[in-house]
Amino acid sequence: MRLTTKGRYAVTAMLDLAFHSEKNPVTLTDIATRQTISLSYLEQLFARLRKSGMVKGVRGPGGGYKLSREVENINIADIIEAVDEPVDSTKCGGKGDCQDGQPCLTHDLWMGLSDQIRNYLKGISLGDLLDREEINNVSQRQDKKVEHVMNIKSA
Amino acid sequence: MRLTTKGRYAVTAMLDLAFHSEKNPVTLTDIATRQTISLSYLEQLFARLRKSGMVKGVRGPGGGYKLSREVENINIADIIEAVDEPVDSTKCGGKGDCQDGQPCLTHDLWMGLSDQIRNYLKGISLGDLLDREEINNVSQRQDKKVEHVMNIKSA
DNA sequence: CTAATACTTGACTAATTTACTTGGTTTATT
DNA sequence: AATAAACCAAGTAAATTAGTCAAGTATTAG
Repeated sequence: MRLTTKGRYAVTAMLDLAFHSEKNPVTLTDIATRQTISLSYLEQLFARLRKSGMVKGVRGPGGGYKLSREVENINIADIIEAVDEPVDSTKCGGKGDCQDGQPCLTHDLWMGLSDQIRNYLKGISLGDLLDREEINNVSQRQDKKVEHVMNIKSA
Repeated sequence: MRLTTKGRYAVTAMLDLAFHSEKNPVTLTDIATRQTISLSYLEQLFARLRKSGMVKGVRGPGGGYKLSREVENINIADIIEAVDEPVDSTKCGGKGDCQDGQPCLTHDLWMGLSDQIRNYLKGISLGDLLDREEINNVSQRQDKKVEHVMNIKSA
């Protein structure tokens, strides 16, 4: 399990998607604009997310991307692993014959730790983040937007 | 908080150090040999670890590196952050003025998640890993070594 | 004191990954 | 048919990683 900006982009994009795809599919152009990620980079990320079955592409005008599962059933670990290259962190190909009788301390250690982090992130769903974000930040913004619209109407 | 091979190298090296520095300082050459990491790369990593005060270099013949705290008081998050470049994950420098009124969803989201992972890793000490490793893997090896010695003696 | 050992510093390099660009092709809606 | 979108492929610049090289400085055993 690695944790890089690439994974962050993916999680952010998925959160944006979850947040905006209540009814209609969301275009990558929209996500790109909102999250300031290049469109083609998003395309690459979503190609992987699609291959691992978390999103569905809808072609043609009015199309875009939809989540293929409920937000509660998409976890952060899956998103990150979908876009990450799997890394062989061993030097001996997992056979444990690296060195003079001290086989793969690296491997044993990091795999264990890595598993713990993975499990931890598996326990956090897109829905969890959505709730958290919604309450803490975005809802305030949306309230302001609504206010703004009401001001225009009443003016 | 990022999680890369660089951090893994650092954690592994620190664990190796913890494991071998009961009495005498451990040379980077030894760690490099045992863990198959290049010496000069280790030097770079340990320069950072020293600057953040987790290890102490002992010069001269018989010198090497020692932990400057008890293994219980060195946590994984600190090790990783010592060797990692700090990354500004925002595009607006943390001011929240990225985009058309949608300020830094990326930042809010990832910082929160990142903090959780950091806290999680802060809760795991070098001592914890040491115990775990010792019980799960190394002890078996040691047992075999003892067996081996006994076989030789009885032969 | 001096030689061996070991850390220090800095510059440099190859490989890899990241993030992005360009230029297409399909597909489905209007 | 025109358009808007996903989908695809190749290439690229910048950043990071991992490692190399070389010329130091500090320490201490002998």
